[in-house]
Amino acid sequence: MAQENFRELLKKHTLRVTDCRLDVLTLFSSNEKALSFRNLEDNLTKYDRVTLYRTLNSFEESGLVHKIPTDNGAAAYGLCQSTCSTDSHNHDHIHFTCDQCGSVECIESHQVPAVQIPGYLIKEMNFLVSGTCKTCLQSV
Amino acid sequence: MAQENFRELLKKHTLRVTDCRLDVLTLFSSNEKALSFRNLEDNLTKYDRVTLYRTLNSFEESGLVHKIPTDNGAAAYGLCQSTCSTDSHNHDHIHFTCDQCGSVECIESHQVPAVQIPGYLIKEMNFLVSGTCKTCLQSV
DNA sequence: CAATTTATGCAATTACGTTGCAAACGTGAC
DNA sequence: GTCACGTTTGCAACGTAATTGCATAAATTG
Repeated sequence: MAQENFRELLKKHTLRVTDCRLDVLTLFSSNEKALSFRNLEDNLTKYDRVTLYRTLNSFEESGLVHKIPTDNGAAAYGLCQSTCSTDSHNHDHIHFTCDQCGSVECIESHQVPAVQIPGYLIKEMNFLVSGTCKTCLQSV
Repeated sequence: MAQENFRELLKKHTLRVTDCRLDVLTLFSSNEKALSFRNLEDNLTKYDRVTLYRTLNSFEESGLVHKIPTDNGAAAYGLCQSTCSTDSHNHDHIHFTCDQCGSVECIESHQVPAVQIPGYLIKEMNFLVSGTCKTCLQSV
């Protein structure tokens, strides 16, 4: 996605267009995997940590990215599909965490199966799968 | 489960039998839901926080409890079934987090459906579901 | 009960995330 | 373009969560 599209994307979500936000979006789209806060911090050293935290938060609130809980506690963030909005999120895909390289991926090709639990009201689902990712398997 | 069974359980996992470990196991079994670190700390004030951290870690390594990641980042711990060992874990059940009371439950009645992703090696699965739990729904 | 290994408690440290505030920047109107 | 407004940024400080090192205490084995 080009720089110009990011401007549109931000405006569509009523977010101001700033250097930091454009750079964060660029980083996300240049990387097919989800990003941890650490990833952001390491790659965008020109911005303050606090600013990156706030950028992720505003992106999450606006439905630009979604938070993915992981086993180790350090959350990852994935770019949302165009079907997501501030109010309704639509990321019923599987999340894969690689034990080797630690990367987190959204497996868009695999939907999370629907579940019903008698007596419970289900609102959100998150299917976390871990093991060895494609890249790591090939590099053996 | 009685105190005597806990001694056996610990020995089976080559863990020394200590007051702290027995008390932690007692707390787990007296509570049908998963416990957060905070829960432990609040209920077992006679032990140091560091000791409780280390107890949970050794239990997790030995396959006595399993860590359940949650959306808010505060992990919960659930007692493993007897089918779990140090090497192979077997808790393919659904994990439910209640938005109201914050409790985490292992839904043993619901198995996690098997998935296969071409090119990936799958080792563990974690199905996180959130919403309103049975107890909170009834107390409205 | 003695010797050895492991667990515990305390203090200090590191890691992580948040808050308040002043300065800088983006936006829309003129 | 530039002005006024509201939002975003960077910095410093704060608060909490979790880890580490070390001396002491307790558990296991023979």
